[in-house]
Amino acid sequence: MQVLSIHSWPQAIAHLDADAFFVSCEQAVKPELKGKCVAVGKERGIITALSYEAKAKGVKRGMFVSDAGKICPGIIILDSNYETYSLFSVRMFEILKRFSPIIEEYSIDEAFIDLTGLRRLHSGSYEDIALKIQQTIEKELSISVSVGISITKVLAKIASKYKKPRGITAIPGKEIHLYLKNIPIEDVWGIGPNTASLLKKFNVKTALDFALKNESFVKQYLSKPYIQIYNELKGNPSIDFIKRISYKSISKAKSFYPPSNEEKFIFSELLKNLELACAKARRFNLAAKELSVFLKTQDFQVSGIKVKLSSPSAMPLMLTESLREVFLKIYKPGYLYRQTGAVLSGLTEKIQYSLFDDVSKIEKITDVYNAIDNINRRFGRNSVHLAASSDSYSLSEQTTNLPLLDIKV
DNA sequence: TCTGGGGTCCTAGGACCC
DNA sequence: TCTGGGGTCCTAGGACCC
Repeated sequence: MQVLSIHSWPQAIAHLDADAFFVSCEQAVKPELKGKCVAVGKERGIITALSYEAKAKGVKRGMFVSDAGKICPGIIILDSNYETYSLFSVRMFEILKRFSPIIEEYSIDEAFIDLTGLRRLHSGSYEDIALKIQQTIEKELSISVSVGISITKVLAKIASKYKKPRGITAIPGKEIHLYLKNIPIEDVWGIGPNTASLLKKFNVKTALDFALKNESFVKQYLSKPYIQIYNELKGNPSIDFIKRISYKSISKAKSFYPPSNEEKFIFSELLKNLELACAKARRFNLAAKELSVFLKTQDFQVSGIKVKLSSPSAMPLMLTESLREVFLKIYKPGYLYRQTGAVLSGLTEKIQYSLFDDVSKIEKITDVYNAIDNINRRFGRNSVHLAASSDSYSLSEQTTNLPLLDIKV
């Protein structure tokens, strides 16, 4: 058998993947749900995530809630609660930071952790460290996770998926080939259906087949991301850790049913998306320099367009005119549309306005207040207070502390 | 995956310049 | 009508991920 790496641990990268994360969070909050068939996604009518018990009964992601009930009588289906999941996510990453300063928050429920050289600090093997991480999370958050450890990110991904839930799998350099031979090529992180079907034409069916190809073959047929994956499968680190500072874009899209060809309705859907995207941008104190818009027809054809904004903004009122213009460029009367979307990009940190600054800034503050009025008009008197968490909202107490606006007077 | 929503990165090719 | 090379910047669209 070919040995792909001559060292066992030239470096140690862990990949952590929470088990059925959304459902685990629900069960952590409501312990009486533990061990039961539970799913979330009720608000959409589609199963978004499900417990292992429900999986065992044949329920699948993407299934209609009604069908899930037939396959698995008694299944408990809850509304998704992203605020809660985000809180669990933040706390989980905080735990990881106790174990290594170098972590990559890959998604809400996944992270990479660089453990290289930390064995003595944690007085144990890399597997021992993984076990400690797993136990700490389980103890403090009451959710279970699986951890994979290997010498590259791609291999660590394979390792974390190898045994789930509550798994710990280590793939040392010398044993890579033993694991890769059972992994179908399309299951490798970063290899999608297009690349998989290309590779299969050259008899590459497993991750091992790919790792054993000549470099010249890979360079001839594939582009940079796949060359990186190839190298990582062979045990050579090629994908750096990414420090995600902030969003590069913020988008909101929503489908509607039945499809519509009414201009007024479609535009109002689009405007709604823009407002939601702006609200999110403001929450993260960001303003957009670019706005793009897309429409999806009934038969899934997408047309979109991007415009530069005269000044960075996250205020729907200031963007409505641009939105209208752009919309009219891509909207074709008579076509049936099923979805609209708005994307804010070219995001920059919003300036903190001060009343003692120059005139142009004061004008911007005026715009801010205009925007508030606009939102209130559209959604009702107190909509702008939605961002404030207190139930009994008192204007005098909160005026200086609107999270939505962050204006310090 | 008969198709939900929110993201990131890469590349080919056009525009423009010397 | 013929006819260079080379560089940079930008964009749309593809592919992939959770």
